[in-house]
Amino acid sequence: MQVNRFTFRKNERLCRKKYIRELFDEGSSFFLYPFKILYLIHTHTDVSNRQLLISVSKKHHKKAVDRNLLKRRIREAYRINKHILDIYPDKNIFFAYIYIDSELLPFKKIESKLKQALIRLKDILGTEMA
RNA sequence: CUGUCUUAUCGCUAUGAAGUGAGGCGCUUGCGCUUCUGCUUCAUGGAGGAAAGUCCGGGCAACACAGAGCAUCGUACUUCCUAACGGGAAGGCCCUGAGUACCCUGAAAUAUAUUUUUAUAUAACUUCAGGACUGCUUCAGGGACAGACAGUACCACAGAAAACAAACUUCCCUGAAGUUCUGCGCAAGCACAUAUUUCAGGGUAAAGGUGAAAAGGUGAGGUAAGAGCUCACCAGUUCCGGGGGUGACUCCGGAAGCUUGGUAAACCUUACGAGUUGAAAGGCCAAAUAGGUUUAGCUACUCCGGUGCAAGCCGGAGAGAGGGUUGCUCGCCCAAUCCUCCGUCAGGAGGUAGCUUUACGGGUAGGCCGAUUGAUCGUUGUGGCAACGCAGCGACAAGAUAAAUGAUAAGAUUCCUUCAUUGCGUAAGGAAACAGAACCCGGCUUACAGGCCU
Repeated sequence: MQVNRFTFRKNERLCRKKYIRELFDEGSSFFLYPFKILYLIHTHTDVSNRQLLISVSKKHHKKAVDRNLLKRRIREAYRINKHILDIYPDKNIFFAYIYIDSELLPFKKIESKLKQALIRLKDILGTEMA
């Protein structure tokens, strides 16, 4: 039995420029306030199966301190709730959370919204399987 | 100057140690090396005073570099500090304020003289208020503080005028004309003087009160009226001599012409300085694929027909290294098949082309170095007024890279609000600033809750 460990290491982050470009050029997207979510189901075998990118716009948040805080909250929320996608362990997906609100939302609210978004992604993966 | 703290759970990142999984290589066949910046556990470290703005200066790196001039940009009192600076320290000069000394005006009180008194005059001192100029200060604050007689340009409003000193108003003199007063005369008129008006010529820059700024100031002489026109004192400029100081500069004495508005942060002049680009610099390793160079191998053959004297050309059939088509077989499809020389006509050699293969180089993805031990920090001694230097001892203090240093919960601390209270206290709620390293240092500037010190 696999134990759910709440980690978020380097190989779970989307770092390669090539794949980031691929995600932004070819990926699908939906809005779930306060996020815009981009996702792309891919067949690359040289990276781990799920990779995530988090982005907070400089346009809405001028101060680096604010951007860091939001990114930390989103990362933390994903880390705690990422096991939602574990029912499809062999599907490869890149996805990006782009924070589009200009307010600094508290952790509780970010977490609940991010959970909804993950459930929706899970449904999308399910329909792809079928 | 300082820049909230504690605990628990779950995480991130760097380094070290131990264990372990998978792949590869080597052989001694169960060990070593290496890759996946794999996984697990343990230990230790993990944002700032400004990490910010990116405004100066330097280190470092690549490229460039004979010399001189011009242009451009920057800097601008002196000496010192420093790797360097547009930074800092000490000092010079100037400005402003404060205090103080001297001077003037007014008031009060006091004394003396005159006077019946009121009052008036004089005197020094005291107090209060106001004003101007100059000097002084172990006082406070400020100064982009070279040059405005090299040149050009500009100076709003107000004011007569804003920079060659001239026009205007006023003042003064001379002349002409008129009016008036007086005298003479019957009258017309004439004469003299005063005052005044107009015109012409001349003198003057003293007066004009506006302004941020008005052509040295005060007094006396002088003059028709005036003027540095002359004189005394004061201020200022330039030059000379002497003293002090490393120097900016300053003190003393003398002479000259008697005097020069401001803006250089408008252009400009002078002196000094500056090669360009920034870590996305620069260096190294390097998968797959497609080019380039290269090693070795295989293949480039046979027949028929037409035409031509012939070399050859055209057409057809087979063969064909090898490749494609689902892992294999069959089948199917694609496919270079050319030139020169020697020749005993069997063939051989070379080139070229195709395919396979060996190695090399450039180089993309990606990775590593650069990159955190340094103009470092702490402390003691010592030199210096100080900035800072020197010596000894000790310490190692983030190193990420789509970018770590966090999230949640509970509590403490401080502050604010509300209720209650004489007050202490207690209860509830809220807040805890400015702000996030990105190659590294030295500065500057800006932001900042609360607390502490002067």
